[in-house]
Amino acid sequence: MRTNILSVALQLVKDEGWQSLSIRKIADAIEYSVPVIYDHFENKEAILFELSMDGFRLLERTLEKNKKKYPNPEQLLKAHAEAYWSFAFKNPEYYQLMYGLGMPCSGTGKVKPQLNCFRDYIGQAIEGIVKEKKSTDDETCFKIYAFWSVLHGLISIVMMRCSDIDDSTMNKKVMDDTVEAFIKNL
Amino acid sequence: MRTNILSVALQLVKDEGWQSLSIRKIADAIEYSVPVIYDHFENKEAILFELSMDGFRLLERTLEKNKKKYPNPEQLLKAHAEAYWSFAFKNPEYYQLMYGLGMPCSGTGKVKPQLNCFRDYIGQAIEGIVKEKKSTDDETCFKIYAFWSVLHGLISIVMMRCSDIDDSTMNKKVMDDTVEAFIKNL
DNA sequence: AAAAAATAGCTAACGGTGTTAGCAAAGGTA
DNA sequence: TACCTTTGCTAACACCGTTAGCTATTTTTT
Repeated sequence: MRTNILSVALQLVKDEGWQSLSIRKIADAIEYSVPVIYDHFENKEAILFELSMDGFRLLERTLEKNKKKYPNPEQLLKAHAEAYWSFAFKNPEYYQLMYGLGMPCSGTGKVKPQLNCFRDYIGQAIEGIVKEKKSTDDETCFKIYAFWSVLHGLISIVMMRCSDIDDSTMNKKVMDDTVEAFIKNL
Repeated sequence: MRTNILSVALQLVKDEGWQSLSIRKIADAIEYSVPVIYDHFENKEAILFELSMDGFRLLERTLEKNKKKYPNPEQLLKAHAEAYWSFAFKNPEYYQLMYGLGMPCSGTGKVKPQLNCFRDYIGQAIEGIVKEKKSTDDETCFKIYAFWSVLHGLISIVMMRCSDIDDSTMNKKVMDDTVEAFIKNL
């Protein structure tokens, strides 16, 4: 039942967007009355929270695979960036929910730890790259945030249709180039 | 009246956030009944749209000043970045509305031209810097988006409390450093 | 088997939202 | 005086998240 509610909610979001997701629509879709939902979730936010957790888990699974596949930190970082990008555009509903794009933020505090999930993964890779170089901790920390920022920023801009580059492979190329340049200057 | 509605709405948002802004609260605040609002605005979205336009105008005014003040494109770019950053954190309500951070997107299409406002300003500065160097148009375009992305991404991350750097001057320093490094490698 | 308790599910409501139809009073114009 | 436009209102509609309280049904206990 719980699982059913979550998967139906996700499907509704994929079909009609976060804006139009409502408890009543979920109830209709699972063919139960409204209060049944509240037997399994405290409120709507709890449903959104759970879904966003699914999103973080989905992303993390790929990052974890990368970590095993790429011992070279530079290749690892590229793979992480690629994974982040393609996660965002293969699962825009998840990405929007997880990072509050164009929708009311879900967990406001509760999700906080998970929000740093990606930062931690790229942090590790970047630390691997800068290890031999003489960088202070602050510098490294800054670079991690800069790297995350450019990825998240670009994804946000493209996803919100701020970019007037229509071609999605072109947008991907912007990312690839930027990531390339960033790594070169680490 | 129209102006009054807008300013009251903005004040409500500053006090209680976008989430809790409602037509009825606006009506209460201006001490008129609800339908009066609809004599001046087609719907709630039209109010949000107008407010976001105010935001874009406010930002653009500073960028325009920068353009007159800094003939040197490198200094201009830095000033633009600084202006964008401080606009975002002095007017978080505006920034959230304009770029759909943690709230339903307002104009979804109607605002589109304005969304590129900042990109155009930094684009001009970056073109000024890159002019002497031999860069293709594509490369320049990519750099513009990369620069905008890192700024928007960092602002989003900090504003959504994804960053665990609490100190706001520290966050600012991340931006300054990143901008500095970016310009150096243009 | 009968009584009690727990469970599953529902209807109907409360207070909130955006939005609109339709009415009443006031003021200006012929 | 009669008409028309403006200004503002009340009251409703359909939707939202949420909850109180009621039926059945099933399980457990006596």
